[in-house]
Amino acid sequence: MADDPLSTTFAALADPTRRAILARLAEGAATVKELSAPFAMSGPAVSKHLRVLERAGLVVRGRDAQWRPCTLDATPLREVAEWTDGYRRFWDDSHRRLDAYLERMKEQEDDH
Amino acid sequence: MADDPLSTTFAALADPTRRAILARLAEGAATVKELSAPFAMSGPAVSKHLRVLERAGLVVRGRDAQWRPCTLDATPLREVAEWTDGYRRFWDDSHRRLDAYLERMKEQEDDH
DNA sequence: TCTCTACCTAACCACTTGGTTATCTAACCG
DNA sequence: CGGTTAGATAACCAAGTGGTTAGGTAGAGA
Repeated sequence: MADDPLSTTFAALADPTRRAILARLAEGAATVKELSAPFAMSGPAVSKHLRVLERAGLVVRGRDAQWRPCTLDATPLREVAEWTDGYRRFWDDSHRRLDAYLERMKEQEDDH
Repeated sequence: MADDPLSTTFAALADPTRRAILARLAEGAATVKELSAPFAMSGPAVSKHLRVLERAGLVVRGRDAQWRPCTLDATPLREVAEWTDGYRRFWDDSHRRLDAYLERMKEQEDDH
């Protein structure tokens, strides 16, 4: 995996377990134990997933006695949304119609 | 890497070379040779990247004599955009204000 | 037919990933 | 103090990734 921020974010999101963790954290902070609960997977495995999310800046781990409360930080997703938006015209029908319109305008220009 | 569609798409996007290929294809179809040109990397390496993009459904490879013209198919990005949008309220200020407003409304309800 | 070009597959390499179990630290609780 | 709980780390393993070189296939063209 490349180490530029966008690649790191995309790589972190390329796993259903990690996306489920983010979905859970969207409802509020949670401990590692609480996050592991839904998964048929050992503690260390979840811990590794959290580390990937943390390195991507999507999760922040605090500390409260023996608990490590995790919170969501969605700011890296903003870049993802912006990147994806650059391709919106390739699937969004309304944008496609605008493109076609601009294309016709351009052809008219060329006819002059 | 998990094999669900969204994970496959995210994994395909987690590489700057592959995103550069998509950016190039956004300007129109291109042969494998044309796509390799900007990269200091062997042909087979680019071919592998194309296979990853193809498996993710982001690129379609046709054939025209000895050329394999590649075209962009952005439909998998729609799911990416929709998934990401579910977290927009966590970084978008306008949404954050709307959330705060709805929260106040909810508290008023609770006071009744 | 002979050659060149475009592209693919195969085999190999170093490194990463996603999981495991076993072991360690740190904090609470009796 | 001793036991329990939350969690991290280490060591290991199978599989995947991103690159390489070497060699093969298919079509264009002299």
